[in-house]
Amino acid sequence: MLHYQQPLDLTFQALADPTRRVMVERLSRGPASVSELAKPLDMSLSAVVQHLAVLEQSGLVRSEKVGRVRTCRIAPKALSGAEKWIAERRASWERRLDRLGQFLAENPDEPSGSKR
Amino acid sequence: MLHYQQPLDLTFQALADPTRRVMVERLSRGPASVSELAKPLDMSLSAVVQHLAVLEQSGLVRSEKVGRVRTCRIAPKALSGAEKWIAERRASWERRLDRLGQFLAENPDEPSGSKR
DNA sequence: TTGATAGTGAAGCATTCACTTAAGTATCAT
DNA sequence: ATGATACTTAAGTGAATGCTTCACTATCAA
Repeated sequence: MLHYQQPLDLTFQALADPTRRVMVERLSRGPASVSELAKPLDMSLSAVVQHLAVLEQSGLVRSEKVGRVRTCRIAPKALSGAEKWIAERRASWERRLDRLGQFLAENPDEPSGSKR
Repeated sequence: MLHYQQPLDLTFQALADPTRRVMVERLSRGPASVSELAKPLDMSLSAVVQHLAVLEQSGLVRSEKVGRVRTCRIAPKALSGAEKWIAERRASWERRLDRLGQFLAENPDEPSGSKR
């Protein structure tokens, strides 16, 4: 396919990794430094920084450096984008199921898998 | 890390690909055969079948074969799981921002970035 | 100034991903 | 029986991912 990477690609890709979800969970409770983010994670600081880069590129996280400490915080917008996409799909199939249910209620005879 | 793959891993990973999102969008409007799913996609049928396998493993899609045609439909549960995770994160930072806003409203003096 | 802290950057490596092509197997229509 | 349809399976390939280690640069504290 080789499209330009859409926001949703990056968002869902970022959320697909359990380490990154742990980081997002931590940040949704409040800002944290890179080291704080790394503390519960069983991997090198380098690896954490790389995950952080993925989160920043996806727009899920912003960060700024003051002195020698980089403070990270979530940027709610990207998360909302993903949530919205899912909600739209749900709306779509819920509408369809409603129509189907209504049809079946109005046409109670000859069910498709009719016995005997 | 090498964890056992959690449901959310598979769900977000599945949604990270634009081709698979197109397939999910199609299926949220109603069931479709593999060929129907493949029609708008610019790739081999094999590739589509592989994407379908990813969607099925993630639990986002179910399918059954009757005769020579495999009919696919979305399975709402996995999508709800992803939606729920996001909603929980949002709840978390919204609560925090509420507390912060309340604190600032109650302590209008000495703002942290105070001038002069 | 010396040392610890907090992070950065680059290279390397095994694995996974998103495809492709090619060769199959059922099923249905004639 | 023959051919077309609707997949299915396997093998291969190049690029992306998720790490590692090692070397490095700032910043702060004593």
